[in-house]
Amino acid sequence: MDDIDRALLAELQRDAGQPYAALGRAVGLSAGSAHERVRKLRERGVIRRTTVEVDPEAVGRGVLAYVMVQSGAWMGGAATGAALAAVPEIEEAHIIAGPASLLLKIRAGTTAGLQAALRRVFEVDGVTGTQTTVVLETFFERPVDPAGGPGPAGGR
Amino acid sequence: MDDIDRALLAELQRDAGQPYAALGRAVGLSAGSAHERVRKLRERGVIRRTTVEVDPEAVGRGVLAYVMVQSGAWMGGAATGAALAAVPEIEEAHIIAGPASLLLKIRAGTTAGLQAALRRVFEVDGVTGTQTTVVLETFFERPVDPAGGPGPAGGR
DNA sequence: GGTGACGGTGGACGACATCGACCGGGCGCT
DNA sequence: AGCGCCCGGTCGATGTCGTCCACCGTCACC
Repeated sequence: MDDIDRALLAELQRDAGQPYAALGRAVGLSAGSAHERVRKLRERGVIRRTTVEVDPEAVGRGVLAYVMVQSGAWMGGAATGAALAAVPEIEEAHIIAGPASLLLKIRAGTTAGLQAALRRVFEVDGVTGTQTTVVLETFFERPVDPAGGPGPAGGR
Repeated sequence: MDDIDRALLAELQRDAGQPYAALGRAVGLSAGSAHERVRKLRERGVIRRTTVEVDPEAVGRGVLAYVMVQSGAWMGGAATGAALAAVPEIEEAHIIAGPASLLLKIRAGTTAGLQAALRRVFEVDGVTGTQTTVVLETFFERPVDPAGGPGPAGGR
């Protein structure tokens, strides 16, 4: 995990479809070496998968909201995760520190759809309340910055 | 934007690297047709880009937090967006309805790094306060569900 | 009922990923 | 300090895949 790996990650985040020759050129390596590096990044799990970024608006998911969930029981079990995963509108689910137990990111088509998703959240065992924050406008949503955090931290 | 397009999007989100022949098989089309559909989805902007999902832990971004930002002025201007985008730890920035003005998603390497990022947020014009929620554990983070929202809504 | 346009199929060509052999530098061992 | 091993990079060859084109069927609109 050196600077070249980080540059490769940045390039791949920008465009994962470009040929390995171009990738190599961008980081000062041959196509073969670039390929080998990327293979190892995948193997180590640094690259989880190559995917496609979809416009939420275009697939009828134009309403974005964050929901704080209060609960009367410990919600860290796998059952809770599975119950939340079963709601397709929920894009992220986190256990948080603070007065609430859970933080959800929900994308629905309309406010009515948002309401329906919230109803399903209430049906999850242990949930006692929710507090919803609706997003009016998004400045940006971007991938993880691969340019290291503290020092040469992170992977192995 | 029919069911086949949605199936294509789901397949591409799962693995954008698979050959078009496999893609076509998955949705009951020939490789050429699948290619043409995907090309149009890109052209219409439904597919924004093909990218790579990076493990945040592996690149030294193991600390995740959400930050509500209070402000003394309207923060919807492009200048605010640019100032926030200049902080690499900020992964998302939204304008929200409610007592706070902004919601940020921040990924740092350590709690010290989180503190440093918060300091930079405070230096943005108009910011008067922050309220940070630290994530303890993430159940899941997944891509947008392309299986439509309300009805046949969304794109054109 | 005719006609035009759109979407799908199959095949041909060229580009690209993928693999192997060779080479150079760095490090540890003796 | 010399020697040999190992990791990583370059170059070249082969097979696969993306990409384009011409043909055909279908549907909708006149």
